[in-house]
Amino acid sequence: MPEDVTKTRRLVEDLRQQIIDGTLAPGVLLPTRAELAAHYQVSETTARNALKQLINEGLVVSRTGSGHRVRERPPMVRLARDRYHRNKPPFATEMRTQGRAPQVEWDSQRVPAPPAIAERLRIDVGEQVMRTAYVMRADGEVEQLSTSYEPLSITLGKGIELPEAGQFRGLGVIARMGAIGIHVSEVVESPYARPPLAWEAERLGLAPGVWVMEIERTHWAGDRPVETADIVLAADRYRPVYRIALTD
Amino acid sequence: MPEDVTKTRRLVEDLRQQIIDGTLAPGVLLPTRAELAAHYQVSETTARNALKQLINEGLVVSRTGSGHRVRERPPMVRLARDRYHRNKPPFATEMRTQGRAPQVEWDSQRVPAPPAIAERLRIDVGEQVMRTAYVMRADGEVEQLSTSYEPLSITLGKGIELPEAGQFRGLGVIARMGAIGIHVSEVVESPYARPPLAWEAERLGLAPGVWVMEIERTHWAGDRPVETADIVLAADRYRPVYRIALTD
DNA sequence: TCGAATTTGTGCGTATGTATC
DNA sequence: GGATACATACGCACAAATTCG
Repeated sequence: MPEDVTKTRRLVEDLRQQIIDGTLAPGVLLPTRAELAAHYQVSETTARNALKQLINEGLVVSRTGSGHRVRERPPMVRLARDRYHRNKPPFATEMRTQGRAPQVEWDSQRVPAPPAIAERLRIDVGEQVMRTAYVMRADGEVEQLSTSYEPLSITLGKGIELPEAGQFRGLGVIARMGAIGIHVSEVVESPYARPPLAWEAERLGLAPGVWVMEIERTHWAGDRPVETADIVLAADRYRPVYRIALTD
Repeated sequence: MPEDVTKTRRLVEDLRQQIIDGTLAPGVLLPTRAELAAHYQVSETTARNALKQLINEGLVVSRTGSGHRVRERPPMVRLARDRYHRNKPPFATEMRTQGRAPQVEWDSQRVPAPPAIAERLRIDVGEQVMRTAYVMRADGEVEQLSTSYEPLSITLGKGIELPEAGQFRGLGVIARMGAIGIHVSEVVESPYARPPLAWEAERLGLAPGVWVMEIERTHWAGDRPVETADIVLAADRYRPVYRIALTD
């Protein structure tokens, strides 16, 4: 299977190249479907399909009646994920260092642990956990979605069952666990990328074609996981940064 | 802008749901365009567009004459990126722990530093660097692509200009730099996801709709960057894992 | 083994609705 | 309000690969 240069591919690659190398700058209006069809000697249908593909790749946005434009990408923000402190939750700290006002909504529910979560927390499927769904905003815009799980076998009756209520609210997992004598020794994070679910795209205000990065995070106390969370953010706005110390 | 339930969306979401919840298991043949069109009371064109979208999401693969199947995903491999050792390069070490035979091809060139690389290495644009492109295989299959950059102002005349030649070949950046008295103190990694370039998709054997994860990595000696690299891998096969020690 | 039926890939044309300018 | 431009949907034609009797 060699080249396989279809008309659509040629058009897509030509436009993509111009977008990537800056010939077509962000915000610039692309030729209309009719114009593309004429210039490239293809049908309007083919021009439409090519533009659709560029939209799917997140390179182009379209507005009915207006036209297709090269998508203006927000500047990529580097999210330092390498400094977990004993008394500062990462999101608010990060946003304040960027000079933005953090705001967090949350909703906690007692639920039986689903299989994937049970495995991450090393508990039995169906064991009771506290699930807390967060919507994190900065300057009013939704920036992160997060769902956290804590085994109730750890927190129940200690007065800290609800992560965001009581004396230790807003201080993060490490401080809360510390308050009941559990010493968090390590945080493990694993990021990966996937297409957004419909409700995630809506909440995060994602342009079509933009993926999300999901960071699977687990707090460990020795060899015992005490909390795990899925953090979801726009893959085109944020990239995590990890600093790794050397071992000899 | 409320629901906006188009026929195509309904079809896509219906099939996607069945794929995600396992009703349509990996490898299973989907209904043909004609069958979907009949069942959902839509045109064949609409059925085709819906299937195309699922392909773009990496959920479905198609073969001319054969049909559409739910894509069989390779098991996700967790890539431990938190243990840099002074005398072991990460890729070969990782693959051997998985019981796979690593093989590395490389090609080194002296080139002027492009702007993005110059900024990462804190040198002037156009300053000479050694660029080494790697193709990393495990059991014969291409698993990672990587491009590394080192300032020649650091390595020139010390006998280690070529990363993969001479006495210290195959030992990694840290050992080589150590040999000329440069003590690498820290490695910084920042992963993000993007659609693959055409040649990357071909080399990595990516199914349509699969993205790549690119890890930007920099070796630091104190506050001086001594090497930087872009590591590219299939986002559906690999996810990096970072262990983060706590600071008080 | 071969050929017909099936199924997808690509490309074209058209119609209707809606938003923009 | 009219022209323009995109969004959705439908139907059709032919090529290429596969499947199956």
